[in-house]
Amino acid sequence: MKKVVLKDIAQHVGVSTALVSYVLNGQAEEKQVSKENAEKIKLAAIELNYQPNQVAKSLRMRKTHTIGLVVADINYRFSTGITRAIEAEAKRLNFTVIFGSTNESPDKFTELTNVLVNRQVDGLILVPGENSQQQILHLQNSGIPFVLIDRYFPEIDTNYVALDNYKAAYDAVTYLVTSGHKRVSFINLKTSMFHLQERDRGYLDALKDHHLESRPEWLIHIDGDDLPHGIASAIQPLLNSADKPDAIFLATDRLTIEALKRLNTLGVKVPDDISVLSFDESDAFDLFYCPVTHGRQPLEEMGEAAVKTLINLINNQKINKKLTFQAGFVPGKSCRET
Amino acid sequence: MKKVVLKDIAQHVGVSTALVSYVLNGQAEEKQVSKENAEKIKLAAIELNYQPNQVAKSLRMRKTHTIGLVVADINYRFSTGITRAIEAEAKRLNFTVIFGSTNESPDKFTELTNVLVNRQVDGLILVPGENSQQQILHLQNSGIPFVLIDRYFPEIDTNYVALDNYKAAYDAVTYLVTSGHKRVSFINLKTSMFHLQERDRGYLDALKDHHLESRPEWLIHIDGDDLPHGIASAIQPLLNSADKPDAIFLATDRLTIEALKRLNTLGVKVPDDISVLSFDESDAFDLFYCPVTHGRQPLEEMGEAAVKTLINLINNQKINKKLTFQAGFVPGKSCRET
DNA sequence: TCTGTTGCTTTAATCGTTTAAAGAATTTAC
DNA sequence: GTAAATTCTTTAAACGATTAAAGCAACAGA
Repeated sequence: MKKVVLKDIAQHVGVSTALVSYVLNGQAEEKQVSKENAEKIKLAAIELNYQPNQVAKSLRMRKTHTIGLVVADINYRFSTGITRAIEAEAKRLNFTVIFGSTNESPDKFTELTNVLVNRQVDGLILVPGENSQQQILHLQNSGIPFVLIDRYFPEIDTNYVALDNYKAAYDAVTYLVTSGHKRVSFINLKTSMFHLQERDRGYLDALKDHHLESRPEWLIHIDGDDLPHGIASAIQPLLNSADKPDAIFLATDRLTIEALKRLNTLGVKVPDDISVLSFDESDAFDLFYCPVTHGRQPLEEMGEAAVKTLINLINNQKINKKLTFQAGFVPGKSCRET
Repeated sequence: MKKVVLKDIAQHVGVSTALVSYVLNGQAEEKQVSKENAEKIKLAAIELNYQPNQVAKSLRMRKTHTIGLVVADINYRFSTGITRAIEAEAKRLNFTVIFGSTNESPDKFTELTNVLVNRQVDGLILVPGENSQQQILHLQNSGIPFVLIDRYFPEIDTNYVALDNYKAAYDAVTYLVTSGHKRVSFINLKTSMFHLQERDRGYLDALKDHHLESRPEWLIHIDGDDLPHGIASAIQPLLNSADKPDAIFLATDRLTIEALKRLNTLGVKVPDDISVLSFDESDAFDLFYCPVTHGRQPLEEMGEAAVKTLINLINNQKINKKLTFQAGFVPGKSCRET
């Protein structure tokens, strides 16, 4: 069952490979191939079920029509959503996606991006983790087109597609405030990543602008490596304190899930005992006894924008795009109205 | 910032490309390259930061060291889990994964597998959907190595890695029976897929072997395209009937989630009013008020096995492997003990 | 001196495409 | 009738690697 190659068609029809190539690439007119030969070639291609070898094509064209996608962790809801969106848009534009997951390790990030570059991907869409600035700079230096998504480094001038984390957090807190909450706690991950720090800033600014008290012990940063323990030891003191918060705002979906589980086991009722607001959404919310109020990232739009930007970059050389999307908001019943 | 190619190193050192290739591929000894040249070449490769062009290599070697993965829907828990496992194992064996999602459409399945084959992947790992037998046969005919995972067609002789769905369902029902349940309903998807039909068979055989009543109206098949509606109109009659079932066994994670949501809105208490057992697990169970008893697929092992089988297939030509894994069981509190 | 061996290196074909450039056949122009 | 233009086709060089096979020195043995 030998593979049929261009030459086979040429021989079958009795012409040169050049003609075959012209015809099958739709340049029959342009290259003035005779109608007769064009017809014969097209028929032969179908008859022999010719499938062009993309590897050879890529080598010759120096374009693989492939984009590399590196996500921080395939298990995140964000990752599957954005992967799906990117894949769909890429397919629409006739690109293939190769992807990998770094599990938040900078070493794996470096390794993966290098592998993808060696595979001659035409460009990269990256969700960088902590301490990957070096590699970003290195990629920038190497000239390969890339777009950061979800996360970026304000000190490095790159193309990116991101959420307006500041405003999303600010608006979320404002929502809590206007629905009557006075003591709002924010639980975030302990991280140096800009996008999460922006959520802190949005929280703090909202409190300030609405003249609400802001206590250091209400802004909590927990270690992402052991969420159950982190959440447990964060929530206990909050609930025990004399004037405990009337709302908890959580910076990620996994934080919220962990917190809701914890509240469940402690027998704390949402929203009667305390309001809960989640920055991100999660499928798991479906089974919570009350609909969880949460923000929503426009994954489809972001994925689409990332692919479009990247492909422009691949084609046009120089563009500089820093796209910021606004989060949506899905009201539930997990925040008390007072 | 031109890319450094083999020739550049050759020129830099002042030797032919052959020598450079030998040295950089660890054949220095074998090909008796002089120590002196070998050293110079290695140094130059580092100095110039040479990165081999994998596309050229692939064309020449007729091996891309890439495997194509086609899943039914990237949003399934099964898909992300198996993807992660496959990716990890592939990386371990120095393979790259290109993947795509068919969203259960046979046309997309055909298209995707063809694209991957044209990209010269060395082999495929596939989760085929309904009505993809044709394409499976076609792939078989074309001689490309592939392994089915999760689902397969008993009438087609292929390599596969799958779960023992019959036994998993049988054992689950047996668990319900031995914990005192007498009227067990099974909700499955309406499908022609073998792996789901096996779950029916396991359910029915278990009932028979344990001398329990088996009513046609307790074995329910609902349309996967509109789960909420399907579940709603399936559960209502069950609960309303004179001697309603004391347990519901659900064939997939999404069915279980939908059912639990429905039971929530109906105010039916699990397990007091009715026991619930899920064939699959789901992250969403975390937030349900009681731990959901469920089966567990050994995704890591299955992914690993699929990759290993495929790579053997790629290297050794002919092997015939039909691997069946046993499901695990995670006891929760969603089934009454009586 | 010739032949053979050893040790090392280069040549050049190959993988399957694309595409300038050259070539051939036919028609048109004068 | 010949040159020029037109129409169609082929040739052959890329793309960047791998790798048989051939080549070249130097030296040994007869």
